[in-house]
Amino acid sequence: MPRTTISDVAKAAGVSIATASKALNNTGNISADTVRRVSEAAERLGYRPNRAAQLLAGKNKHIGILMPDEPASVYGLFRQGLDEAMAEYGEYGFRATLVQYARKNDREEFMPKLKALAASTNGLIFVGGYHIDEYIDEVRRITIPKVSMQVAVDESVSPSVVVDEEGEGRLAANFLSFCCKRAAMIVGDRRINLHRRNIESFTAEAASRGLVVTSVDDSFDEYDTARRLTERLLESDLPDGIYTSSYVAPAICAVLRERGMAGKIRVIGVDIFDDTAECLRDGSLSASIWQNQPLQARRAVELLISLMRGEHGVSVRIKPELVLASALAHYTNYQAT
Amino acid sequence: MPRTTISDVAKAAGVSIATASKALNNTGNISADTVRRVSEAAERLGYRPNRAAQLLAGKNKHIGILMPDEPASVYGLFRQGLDEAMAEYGEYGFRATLVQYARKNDREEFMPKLKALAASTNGLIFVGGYHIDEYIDEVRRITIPKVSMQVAVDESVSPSVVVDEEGEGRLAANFLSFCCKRAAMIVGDRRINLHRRNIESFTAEAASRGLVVTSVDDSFDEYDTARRLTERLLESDLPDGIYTSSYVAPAICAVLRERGMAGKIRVIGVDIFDDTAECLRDGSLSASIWQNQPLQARRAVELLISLMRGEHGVSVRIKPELVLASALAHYTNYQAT
DNA sequence: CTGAAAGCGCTAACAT
DNA sequence: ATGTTAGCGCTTTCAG
Repeated sequence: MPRTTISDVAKAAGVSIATASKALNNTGNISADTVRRVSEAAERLGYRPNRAAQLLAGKNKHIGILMPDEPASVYGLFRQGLDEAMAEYGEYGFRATLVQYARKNDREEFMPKLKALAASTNGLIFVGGYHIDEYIDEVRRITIPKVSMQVAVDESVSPSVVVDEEGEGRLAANFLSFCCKRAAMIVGDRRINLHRRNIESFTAEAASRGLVVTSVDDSFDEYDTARRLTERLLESDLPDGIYTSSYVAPAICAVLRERGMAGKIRVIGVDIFDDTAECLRDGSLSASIWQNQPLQARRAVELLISLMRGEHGVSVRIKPELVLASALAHYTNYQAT
Repeated sequence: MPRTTISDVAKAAGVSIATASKALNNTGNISADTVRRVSEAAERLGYRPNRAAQLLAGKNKHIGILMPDEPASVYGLFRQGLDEAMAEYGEYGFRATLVQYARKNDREEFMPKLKALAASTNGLIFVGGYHIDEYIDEVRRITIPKVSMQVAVDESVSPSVVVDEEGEGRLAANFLSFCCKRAAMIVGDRRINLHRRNIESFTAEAASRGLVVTSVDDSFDEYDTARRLTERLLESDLPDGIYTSSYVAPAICAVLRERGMAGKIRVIGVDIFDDTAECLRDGSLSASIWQNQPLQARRAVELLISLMRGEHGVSVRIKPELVLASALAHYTNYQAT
């Protein structure tokens, strides 16, 4: 028996197919009573729309994507996931336009570019800059479906796709607890909310596992600062483990190598870029926590498309993964999903 | 500009749409020359079929799935991935029929059930039993598209979806090398190819990291045997780490707990079932390697559907993931993809 | 071996 | 507020 189609529903509700379609999708003007009758019929018959047919008949399939130009390493991985996802959805007739803005100049570039995109597309994916809070209300006024990435904006503006940064902190402490007694943490910038949550979860998990956190410092994502901090750690209150939630693991590892401490002090970092992979290979970095940027991007596309289909769409939190050197091959040339 | 459709291709090649379709899909009888002309036109115009239209127009969308009844834990996770994938593809009109056979009775049940399924469906996913080699030629004779799971059959019979068991061994050695000097390994049954590869990769990676492998024993996937082996390890050549590639980690952990050695000897196992999760939580198991059964199942569905669409389809190797207690929530109630 | 025609299930003008 | 009519791009009979 073939599955029930919209035509069955329409018949059961005593209306035309077009009316049934509108009632089901809240499109056009349909009386409340009709909507109810159609919904009931659909429910009763167990109607599930055929997505292939919807996609074939639908018209609005243009996606706009706005991202910053840097950091290039992160951007490249996002890009990879987007390309994969768009290749897939491209087979169903979706098209995408990708636009970049200068992250350091987000105040000037973000909104104009976002508005331009909104005018020419049917759905938006965007990565906000440092000052997103300042123009968040303007973003809210754009009414086409949208999804934010990497930074969580207010759910009332749009659902977002972000990494589970608390999970990251816990994972790092859990890992270090197996081979260390005293660990130092080097974060990006603790004025940022997300980084604070990372500190909290790391400290909490460390405490519960008997791992002493000897210090927490800000690197401001600067290599030089990270180097200085590491040198200071080596001179004073020597820990036997370091967790860095910033991109600066390679700087830390470099210092340890120079001082002959590589592998003696366990370092765990985040993300798998070329330089981090190198440190994993030479052993100066013991583990890294993969934020799975390609998957973040893919999820953003999936989320947006479900929004464009009129579905509800709820924010996604990406699972961080613990990566050791021996598994690197699986994460370099990664395929999302 | 809308993308090029099959009608554009047909026009360019000077044939009808129907002929173009057949030429492109090797359906029906089309002269070699016409096929060439159509292919060239398609190539030149950068034609990409619209999948929504293909799915809407296509007729053969019934998938048959055959799996053993046990181990129930594994089966449940496979089932979860299958259900998710089928829910998704169900929206495009695909239907599935799932049939089980008694694993211990695979010689009698497997082929008849597989043949029955083949007769009533357009594509097959199957998990072979212990004696798959004995009837592999019969399986080969079934000509509809098929995909094997969990056990790799000859590529000429069908592509398969399996976990990267070498990666597992390496990951385990890599992990233990951070906190141990001497590790023992407990496998399922080394007469099985796959288990031997696991041993090899574990030993190789251990050697390269200065981790001494003190012993390798077979548990035959029996809890009692695993207990006995563990007790023996504790009495003689005491290692400070144990890797088990069998399901028996909980048995090993139980012994360690009873002897007050939990957490002093690091244990790393495979898979996340209820009992393994419990051991991770209480600390008797330090880590577990997730074989991602739901994803295996989903990949099998994806692979089969691409086969059913006439594409080539190549075997998939699933990436094993290292899981620590603190990340358990992400793996319990897991969502594939 | 090729082509004309029907139709997959749905949405979107355009009437009414 | 509802119905009528065209397709969306493709596969598949069925006639030649």
